[in-house]
This record gives sequence, C-alpha cells and structure tokens, in this order.
Amino acid sequence: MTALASIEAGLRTCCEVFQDPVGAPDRTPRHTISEVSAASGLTAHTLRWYERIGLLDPVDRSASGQRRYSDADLHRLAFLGRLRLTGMPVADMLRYVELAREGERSSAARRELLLAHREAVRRQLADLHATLAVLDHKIDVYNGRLARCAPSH
Amino acid sequence: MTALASIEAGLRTCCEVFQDPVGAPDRTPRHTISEVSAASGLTAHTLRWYERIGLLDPVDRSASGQRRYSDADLHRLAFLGRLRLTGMPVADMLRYVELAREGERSSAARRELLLAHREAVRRQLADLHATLAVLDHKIDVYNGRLARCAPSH
DNA sequence: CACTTGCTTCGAGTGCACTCCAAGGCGCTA
DNA sequence: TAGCGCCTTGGAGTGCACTCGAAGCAAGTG
Repeated sequence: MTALASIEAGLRTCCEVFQDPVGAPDRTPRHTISEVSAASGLTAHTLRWYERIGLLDPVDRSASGQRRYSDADLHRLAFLGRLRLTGMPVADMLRYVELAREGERSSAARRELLLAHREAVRRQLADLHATLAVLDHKIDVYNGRLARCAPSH
Repeated sequence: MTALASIEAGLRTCCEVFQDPVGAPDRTPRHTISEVSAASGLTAHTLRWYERIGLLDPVDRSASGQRRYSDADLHRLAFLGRLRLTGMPVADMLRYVELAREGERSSAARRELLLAHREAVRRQLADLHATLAVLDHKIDVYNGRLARCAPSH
C-alpha cells in the first residue's frame, strides 16, 4: 500500500503517526523505511541498526524483502526517540525493550528504569534553566544593556 | 598557598569560586589541578587536555612547574562547563574562546554564538518537557493509577 | 632516607552512536 | 529493455570527547 493509498483509505500517514502516537496502534505493515526515516529524523542506516541490535523487533517485509513498518513500530520508535533525545544511552533503551518483551512480570523493573530516567531528565532541566539564565545575562551584556560585572569572557 | 592558608587569609576556596563565579576574579595562581578537578568534576587529564587544545589559556606554574589555576581560570571553566553540560560541542566552545581572545572587536560574533546556543538550549528544554510528560504518564500507568490506552511498551 | 602522593609529558586507546561502503536485487516508468 | 531510485546485507570506518598508560620528577611525611 502506497502512502497515497493510505490517505485515500483514511489511514494516517507515517509522519502523523510518529508525531502523535496515540490510540491503539495497528500492526499492518505499510510504511517504507524511507518514510519512517523522514518522519523520525533517523537515517535508514540507523533504523536498520536499531533493528539489528534489538531495539526494534524484526520488522515485517514486503514480498521482495523490503521492510514495511507498522504503526506499532512507529509508536515504539517515537517513544525510543524521546528517550534518546533526552540522553538515555542506547544500552538502557535496549534493556527497557528487552524487559518489555518479557511481558507483565517485568513491569516493576521497567517502572524503575523510567523513574531513574525521569530523575535524569529533571536534572537536565535544572542544568538547562541555570545555563539559560547565564546566557540571558551574557547576551544582555553583549547587547550593551547591562554593565559587565565580570571581565575576561 | 595551600587551600587551608587561603581560607585563613579569607579567600574563597576553589570549590566555592567554581560553584558561584561572581565578582571580579583575581588572577593570583593558587589552585592545584586536583582542587580544580574536585571542584569542576573534570578529571586532571581533561583539564590538561582543555588547556592543550586552547580552551584554557596556558595556566600559571609553580616553581616546580605544576599548574596553579587562578579564580579567573575557574570562572572561565565554570562557564565552559555550563556550555558543555548543555550540549555545546567542544569545537564551538573553542571558537568562542578564540573570539574572546581577539577582544572587543569580536563581541558581535560572540553574541551570535551565544544566541545560537540559547536557541539550542530552548529546544532541549522543550524536548525535555515533552518527554517528562510522557514519562509521567507511563509511570502513572505502571503505578496502576491509570488504565493503559496504548499497549506494547 | 624511604615512601607516598601528586604532578609532568606525549601519544595511544576507549566507548558511544552512529555512518558509510560495496556489491547486488527489485520494480516502476519511458 | 534501459535507466532510475530505493532497497538489501555484513562489516568496516568515523567523529567526538574524553581517558589512560608509561616513565619520570618533586614535595611533603614518619
């Protein structure tokens, strides 16, 4: 099914699903690797690499062996992308995914992992806010609106 | 001058200066590399490397050739540390420092660099906030307080 | 004096996360 | 049927930011 056919059938495009991954994702394989690449910002190389190392479950293939990603794949990818973007190492993402494959009995461990990452995210927020204040101040100085109170940089 | 002597003389310790780099920094060389390492969280190796690549001006030496960092060095290091912590590449930090060495006539370029980084910081803040919301939601689900509305991860 | 601790240098090594390459196949359009 | 773009694979390469090792010197302590 082409992207155009998807639209005509009332299905959401790859980009839409990736950017707003809500609702029960279906597992129909319909997105090509280049569509997913464009939607996610990851290169096709990286998408294949994610699959190779186990971050993504083996993706469905077309009759000719090409990858076709489902909405469920996009949902996972969107979540993983968030984790990655906020500094979670790939090794930790992998651990999370492997726990998820174990099903319900690993939910406590998964929760721990997310709690730890939430703390990391909060620390980063604090660092960024503090730096933003410093930058604002320095930029004000460069704008000449404030006397500089510390020389040298 | 030892750290103890500095305290007795009413001078701020290396750690204090690094964590709260305000006021006009003096250029008296008095902090050892291990003090600076402890205060900054950077290893001695990394401090020497920063100097080698030009991020820090050549640091003063004791009679026996050991590095003695001034408060001014700590101020710069604290600022560079903020840039680094918020994702500025070392190459950009270097560019900023080299501009600063050119003096007043490069202030417009320095301002541009800081403006660009401020935008990058703001983007990161947006990403982190969005991710925090997702994490909060998922953690609520794991806590059993909410029905999960999307399966699989 | 011996010992420990910490410092010096240069250059090589590490870990992470991609990123790319070479060689070849599929299928659509002209 | 030729061309084109996109796809496949395993493995090798890249860039960044450290990080460490080896060999040796100097200051401080029991």
